[in-house]
Amino acid sequence: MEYRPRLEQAQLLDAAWDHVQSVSYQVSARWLFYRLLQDGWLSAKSDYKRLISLLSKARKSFYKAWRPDTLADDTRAVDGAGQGYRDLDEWLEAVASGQVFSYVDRWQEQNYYVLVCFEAKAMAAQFDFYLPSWMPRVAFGGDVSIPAKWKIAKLLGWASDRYGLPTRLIYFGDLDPKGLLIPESARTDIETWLPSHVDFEYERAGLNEGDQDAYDIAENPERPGTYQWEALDDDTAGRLISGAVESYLDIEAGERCEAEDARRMTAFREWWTEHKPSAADLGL
DNA sequence: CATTTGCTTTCCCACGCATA
DNA sequence: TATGCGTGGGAAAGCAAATG
Repeated sequence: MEYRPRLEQAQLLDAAWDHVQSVSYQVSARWLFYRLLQDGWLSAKSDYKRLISLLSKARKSFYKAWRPDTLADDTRAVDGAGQGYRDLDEWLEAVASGQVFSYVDRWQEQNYYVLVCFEAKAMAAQFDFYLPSWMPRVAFGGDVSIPAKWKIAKLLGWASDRYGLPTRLIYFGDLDPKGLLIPESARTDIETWLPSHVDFEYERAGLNEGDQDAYDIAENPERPGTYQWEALDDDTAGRLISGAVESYLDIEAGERCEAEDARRMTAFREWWTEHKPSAADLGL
């Protein structure tokens, strides 16, 4: 099932690759389009969609040196939350490289590593409110980009190795054909790119068939028979989010970690104040 | 001046046609 | 004939132009 483009597409991809290599930062598909337009590889406006499909194909099939993270996606953030340090040594190493944000690793007392994903960016504030701050989350923004899916697979693989925990992806989105399709296509790629030893399961926590009656959700007037996540009242949304998350996470353990983190940081600060070396001690 | 509408970007899938 | 290619349709979001 190896991707073998025909001559013309292969040449186009090679030309695109040269442009990718020509700069020392990650470029977007759009940028590539204009470069190739300039070169005369493309002309019509409809060529844009053609190029996008081709670039998707190349990145997802690992054609030559193309990889899912070859092109940039600056609009979606994928990063771990709740990460900390195993011990003072590891922490001091991070201090040295200027990446410290906390000390105690929130995941050390959990039974699962959980990532929450949701369909629309418009939902972000609500999830920020109902999820513990130490939980990683990704707003898909419709169909999620290839680089974002790649980062998610990397994050889950990394977490699985570091914590030795089974990983779970909990998804929330609209109850309509597209809302069902978005996470399924994302899940397929993420599962494909996950190392085989990673214990991974996906759960769609809402909106699911039947929720519209269970929670008395108003129909989307623009498309009968479909239901928007935003139509949920705040209380119900909060219960759905918290309920799904609490079936995997020990929230109190997470809170204990947060408290412990604060305690250790305070203790360290006190110690540091007392033992702080002078600039002369450090030979500065 | 605020809201609505339209356009653009990026992704996916389905389908029919072309080709090595 | 299996695989590659191109098109059309659809969703979310951000921005700009049009509208009330």
